[in-house]
Parts: sequence; C-alpha cells; structure tokens
Amino acid sequence: MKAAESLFATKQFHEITLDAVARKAGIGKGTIYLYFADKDDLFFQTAVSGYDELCAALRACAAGDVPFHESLLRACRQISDFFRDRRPLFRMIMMQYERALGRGGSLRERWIERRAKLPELIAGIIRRGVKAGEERADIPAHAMAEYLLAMLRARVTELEKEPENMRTHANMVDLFTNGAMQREARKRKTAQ
Amino acid sequence: MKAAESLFATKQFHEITLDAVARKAGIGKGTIYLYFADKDDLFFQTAVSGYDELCAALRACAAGDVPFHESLLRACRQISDFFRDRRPLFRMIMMQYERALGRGGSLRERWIERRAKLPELIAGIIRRGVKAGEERADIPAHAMAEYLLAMLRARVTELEKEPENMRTHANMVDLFTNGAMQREARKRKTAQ
Amino acid sequence: MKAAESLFATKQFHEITLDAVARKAGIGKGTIYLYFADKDDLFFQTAVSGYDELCAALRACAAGDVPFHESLLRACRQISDFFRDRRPLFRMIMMQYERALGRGGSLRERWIERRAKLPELIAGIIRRGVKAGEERADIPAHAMAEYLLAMLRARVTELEKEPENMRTHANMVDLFTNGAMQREARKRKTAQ
Amino acid sequence: MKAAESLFATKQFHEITLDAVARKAGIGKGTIYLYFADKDDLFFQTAVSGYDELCAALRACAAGDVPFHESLLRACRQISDFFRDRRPLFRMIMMQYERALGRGGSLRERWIERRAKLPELIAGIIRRGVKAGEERADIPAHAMAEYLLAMLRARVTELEKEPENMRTHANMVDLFTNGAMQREARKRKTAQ
DNA sequence: CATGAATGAGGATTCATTCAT
DNA sequence: TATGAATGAATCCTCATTCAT
Repeated sequence: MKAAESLFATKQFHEITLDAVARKAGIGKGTIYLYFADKDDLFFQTAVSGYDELCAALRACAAGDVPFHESLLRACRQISDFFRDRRPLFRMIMMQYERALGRGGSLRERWIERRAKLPELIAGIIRRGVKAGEERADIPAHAMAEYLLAMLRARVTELEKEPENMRTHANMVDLFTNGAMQREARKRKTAQ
Repeated sequence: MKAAESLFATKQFHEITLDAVARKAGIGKGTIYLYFADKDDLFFQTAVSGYDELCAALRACAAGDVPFHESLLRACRQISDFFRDRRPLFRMIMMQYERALGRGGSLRERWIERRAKLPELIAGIIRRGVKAGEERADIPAHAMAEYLLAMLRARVTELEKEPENMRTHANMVDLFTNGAMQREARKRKTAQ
Repeated sequence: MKAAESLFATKQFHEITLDAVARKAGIGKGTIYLYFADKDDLFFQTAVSGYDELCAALRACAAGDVPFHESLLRACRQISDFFRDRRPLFRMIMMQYERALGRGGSLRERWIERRAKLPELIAGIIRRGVKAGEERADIPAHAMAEYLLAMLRARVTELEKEPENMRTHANMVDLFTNGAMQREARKRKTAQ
Repeated sequence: MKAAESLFATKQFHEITLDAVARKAGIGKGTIYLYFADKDDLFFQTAVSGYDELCAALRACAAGDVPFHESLLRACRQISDFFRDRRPLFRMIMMQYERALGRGGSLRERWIERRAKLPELIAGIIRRGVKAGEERADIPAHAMAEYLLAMLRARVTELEKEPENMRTHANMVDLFTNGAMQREARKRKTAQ
C-alpha cells in the first residue's frame, strides 16, 4: 500500500502498473493478489486505510479537554498537516470519492460509509459549540462540518501556492466563525 | 465533446473507450483525431470548453447592476445550477485538476491558468463588497473566493443527499457572510 | 482459422498462444478479436467450419445414384480421407466434443446440434438400405450410423499404424455388414 | 488422484488449478509435488492408474470359464459400467490419447504401451472365438477388438441419451457379431 | 513429511492510434 | 474530410512451481 501511495504522487491510477508497485514494494507481482482482489481493490484499501489513520489520529487529539474554539482549530491543523505530509494519499481519497460518485455498486456504499467518519468527527466538535451556545443552531452541525472541511480542502489545494500568512488556519477558522462581513457593516445592520 | 461528457457520467477516464465516444457521437473513430490530438486532449478540451461556458454565463449574469450581496447569491446559484445540470462536466473538471496537481508539463500550466478565471470572477464580486466597506479586507478577496467556491462544491457533492431546505444557497451564503458563531455569543464577545 | 488448425497439429489447445496464431496467419494479434470473441471461440469456429466442410463434401458425393452398399463404402472413404488430410482438424473436433461433454452452456448445445449432422448423413444412407430390405431394422439407423462412425474413428486413430491391407475400408465395411461371426458358424446356427 | 479425477468431471485440464486439486484433496499444494513430478504427471498417473484398475477388473472377470460369446458380452458390460461410474476418468484417458497423438516424447511411448492392454484383453477373448471356429479369421483379432471398443465408446458417449433398450449391450454385440445386413438378404446372397 | 506464502514467467485481452480507401 | 479495419504495445491477472519453515 505504501508503494501504491508513493507512486500516486506523480501518476494517475491508470498510469501506475502493478509491475511498478511490486517493484517498488520489493515483492513479486503475484503477491499483491494474495492480499488484494485486484488493482482497484489495492487502491481502495490504500485510501481507506490512510483515511482511517487520519480519523484515528484526529480522534486521539480531539480527546483532550480543550475549549471548543481551540478544539476546532487543532482539528483543522491536524487534517491539514496530515494531507500536507501525504499529498498522494489525499489524491487517492479524492479519486475514490470520484469513483463513488460515478458508479453504483457495493464499493460506492462502502466508501460513502467510510467517508462519513471525518465530517462526523468535525460535526461532533461543532455540536459542542452549539450546546455551549457559541455556534448557530439553524444550520445542521454536519452541514457546517462539510463546509469547513471544504474550506480546508481549498486551503490545501487551490491556495497551496499562496504565501502562508494569507492562509493561516487561524485566519481560515476566523472566516468560518465570524464570516466575511466587516465588523462595522455588521454593527450598522444590527443597529437598523 | 458532448459524447465524451455524457459517458463520463458513469465511467472513469480509463474506462471510456474512443470506440464508445465515436459510437455515441455517431461518427467514425478516426474523425476524433481530426479535431483532437489524442484522448487526453479530447477530455482536456471538453473540460476547458465547459468551464468557459460557465464563466461566460456567469459574466453575463454578473454584469447587471445589482447590490453586492444579491450579486454573490446569484453567482452561487448560477454555478450550482450549471453543475447540477452537468454533473459529468463537473467531474471532468475535477479530473483535470487532479491531473494538473499530479503532473508537470504544459498541460498543467494551461489548466491552472484556465481554472483561475472562475475564482477571479467571484473575487471580483467580493472586491466590490470590500470597496463598499461591507466585506472584511484582512483576507485577500481571491482567497475568500476560493473558500466560497469550496463551500459551493461541498453543497453539490457531499451535501447532495441533504434535504434542500438544509442547504439553500441563502443559507450557505449567510454562513459565509455571518459566520458560524451565534449572534448572542458575538454580542457577548464584542461587549467584553 | 487455418493457422489455428495447423498449429493444432503439434500442440494442445493451451499450448497454442494467440501470438503464434497471429504470427502464423500473418496478421496482428488484435485482428483475431475482430472476428472471434476469444480464444475458445476461435477454436470452436474452426472446428465447426471444418466439420461443415466435411458434411458438405459428403453430401455432394452421396448425391449420386449408386447402389446402397457402394454408397456406404464411398462415404467411409470420404470421411477417412478428409481426416487423413486434416488430422489436426480431427483433433479439434474431438476436443470440442470433449468440451461439450464436460460443460453445460449454450456452447454445448450449439456443438451437439452441429455434430448431429454427420451421423445423420450416414443414417440417411443406412435407411436406404433398410428400405431396400438389405439392412436390419431392429436397431435404429442412427445408432448403427454412430457405431459405424466409431469404427471409422478407430481405423483412423488406433489402427493408424496397422498395415493398410489389414484395415481397408472394404474390410471394415464388410465387418460392419456381415459381422464378426464366421460363415460356417452361422450356417450351423441357422441350421439348428 | 481422486481429487483430480473428480474435478475433471466439469473442467478441462487447463481449467483445473493445482490449488483446486489440493483443496479438494484436503492436502497442501506442495504435497502434490512430493508424489508427482508436475501437473502433467498427476493427470497422466491418474489416467494410467484408472486404466490399470479397469484392466485388472476385466482380467478378473474374464478369468472364469464361460462360453466365448458370453465372455465378450460380459467384458463389454464391465467396460461400460466402469466408465459409466467414472465418466471423468474416461475423459482423462481420452485426453491422454489426444496428447499422445499430438506429441512425441517418452510420455507418448509410455501411454501407447499402456493403452494397448485393453484392446489386447478383448483381442484375447476374440482369439478364443476364432480358435473355436466361431469368429472370422480374415481380420486380425486385435483390429476387431479395436472396432468393438470403438463401438463401445460410441455407446457411452454419442448414444448416451438414447433410450436404454435401443442400445443394450446384447444389441450392440449382436450387431458386431452378425453385422448390419438383414437375415433374408444374406440368405439371398448366399443362395446366389 | 507436509505446508502454503511467495514468485514471476507467460498469455489473454484491450484499446489508442494509424492509414489506405 | 470521414471512415473503421488493422495493429501491437501495454498490462492485468493466473497459476505451476519452489522452498523456508
């Protein structure tokens, strides 16, 4: 799986041969088929397993008894760092998502189910904020979680080339928390 | 290109044969090569062309002289509707992005350049808000644009199955504008 | 098909590569798949087509207005000669028969149906003999046909190495017609 | 060997994996190689061993002091019953024959030699008939044996689906003994 | 003796691409 | 300009065979 992941750094799924994977892993080609049903399965398992790693790490770090806002910030950092260090894995996960969208079948189901865990973790944190009366309750927590994750994704991909200080996590989470409107403008509106 | 796009609804790039494309398009297989350099090019052109369509439509609709906030909302609706109607195209664009990430080459450059146009359009709208003193200025407009687009993407994909009233555009834009914090909590904080 | 047939002279089905077939036929490997569904199909079609050739030839020669006994002898010669000249084809037909025995499916049906034609031709000749009161009627004509064909097969395979004069067609047909019992013995029995 | 034989009931040689054989036999895959040189050898030995069984059984039953004609009938029954109960073995033997035809090598020799035993046994019985003046002497006994065996084969395979009373052994042996010609016709001919 | 994980040569099959018509 | 038959490189996958345990 590590071999597959590392090769995904520079190539697309259909450009990676199992020959190459086996060579990189230092094992025989047939050996792959002892542990994976086929090429698809290898990539699916790799994505799933990496995803599970992230969730586990996140859960571990979210366990601490920290204030809600700090908790959210830490989770964002954790996720970002994870994908910064393992960019190919990030792409593999996106690929599985792509595949799940395009196609029916049990694979789709399995992935959808797996994928739900990360937003659920974030939603859990947000729910704490809602309970504490700090976060708005008119939007479902898991929807807000998805929006936050999407912003995170944008930070990692589209804003990748941006200077770091233009896209700090604090910055991003502040945008998520306080919104895009200027303070003064809000006061005016509230005053009306 | 239409044939390619429609086939992408249910298949991955490497599962779509040019035979199938030609059959669907009702033309000879060789004919494809009269208009496209190769398979990659066909898909690249298709994505680019669809993307340009969206940008053109967006520009047209953004041209009107509407208040900033309304403008933002309309743009979001436009983009969402476009991709709702042309989901495969959405996936093709994601794929080109994937590809651009993974690989160097002129294709990458060409795509990155093309892709910048949509966020730039949104950033344009946001800048109007900043100038009007309505939007915060501490985060670059194009970063905010990317964040907003990411949220939009989440709405189309991850939240697809959600009941419509949980994820209206108004709702989403409100989250983007006013943030996740509850009003009362904000008052308290401001008061401090 | 000719290439496949000729390669079958010295090799088993699973020892013949499509590479070899294509090379022998002087065509590209992919071309085979334009005309045959897969390797199995190539061999099936080849056997069927050869078999049809034999049947056609046999029908043509059986058309003449010759006395019954002579007719039978000629048919035997025709079949023997055909398979003598095309031994690999004979083996391919046996193989299809093997396959049809072992496995269900439409292939089995198709072959069984095809195969029936040759015995039916022979049975047709025998029936003429029965009608003329020359052949016994207590055994169905097509059963007798199968027995005769089996003897013919033995002549071509098991008795292949035998000196020709020990296994002439006249000889074999005489055995089939008059049986293995000695004349004198029969007289005795009849006399009883 | 039993596992190999039973798998041959529904599959061709090249469709049977040693994995399957080992699983069926309830032993490890490597164990096969302790007793057989390779896959070919396993199937060869299985065929040979089954063939030897048949010959042994036949010899045992032929030993009794029965009239010639009865002896022939019994032998036919014995062979038919044997193959009726062990159809896959029948196919394996045919396969070895096929292989022996197609290819040179010591395997071919070994098989040809082995195979000769069954016709030889039948020929032995027939020779008794010839000596007793009951069977014709103008065709070598072993050729007649081959013809009879071929008829037997036809009964088991081609005529398999036939109603039993159309293809009794008595019937078949009668055809072999007295021939296909009608009694009356023979009288006429003899009278001439 | 028995095992079964590991191997990698080997082969069927696919499909982007070409080119003669 | 359009075609689609022909191509063969490329690749997934199988499975007989080995060998360390």
